[in-house]
Amino acid sequence: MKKTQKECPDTPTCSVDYAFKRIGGKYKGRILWYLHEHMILRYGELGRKVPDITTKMLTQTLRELEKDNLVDRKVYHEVPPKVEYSLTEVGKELIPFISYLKEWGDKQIEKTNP
Amino acid sequence: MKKTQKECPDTPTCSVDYAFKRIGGKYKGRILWYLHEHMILRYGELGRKVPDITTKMLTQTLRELEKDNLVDRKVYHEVPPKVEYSLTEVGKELIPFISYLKEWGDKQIEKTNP
DNA sequence: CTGTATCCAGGATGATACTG
DNA sequence: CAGTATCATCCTGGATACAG
Repeated sequence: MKKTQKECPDTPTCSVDYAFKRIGGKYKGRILWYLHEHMILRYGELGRKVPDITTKMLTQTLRELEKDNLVDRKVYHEVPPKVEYSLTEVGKELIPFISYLKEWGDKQIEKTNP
Repeated sequence: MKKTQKECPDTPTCSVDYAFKRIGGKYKGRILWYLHEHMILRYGELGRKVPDITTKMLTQTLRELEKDNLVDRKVYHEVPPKVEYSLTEVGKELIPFISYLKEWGDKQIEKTNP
């Protein structure tokens, strides 16, 4: 049942894996959701919205989302610097699904804490 | 920007986090999808469907899904033993979203490998 | 303000052996 | 067949300091 690790085996569920990797991780879901709610957020604003995230993880997560073409990064070359983040078109395609997931989560939480 | 870790801060996105934790992890997405495709699968069948998973991770993942009430476990007390896994009603509610995610993944993969 | 760079701890996962 | 147990390893994410 075991050989070596593969990045993405050619099974029918490969795309499930692919997608999960792109939105998995500790903060990606929330960041995408906040960007959906606010359209545009600056680096510091995002940091304040995600409780207790470190600058390291905030930057790292944003870089990954950017690399996967889910988030746009717009730099204003001013002093002090200003950077705005927003969803790309591809990123926006994920919103219906995150929305669905959020509703499901709400329902489950409600069931658990009556 | 940092105090201490909380399990689930009372923010509007709490439920996004909640949901992601329940379907995150390396194998949960695929296992839920396979159970959706086949309705009922035995332990060994699942193991064969998920490439390279170890018995440890298969058992552990199934136990978590069971605990979160996403998967049903039916034991037949025979020799040799037989255990069947299937989606619960709550688990089935996640299928539309995994389905959406899968289609999105397929599209992205297609774009990347033309 | 918007990050980078290190170093490190802890959790998640892997390898392997064994059992009812 | 369907697991459990143990030990090893990897890798995510946390703490902290510093920079343009």
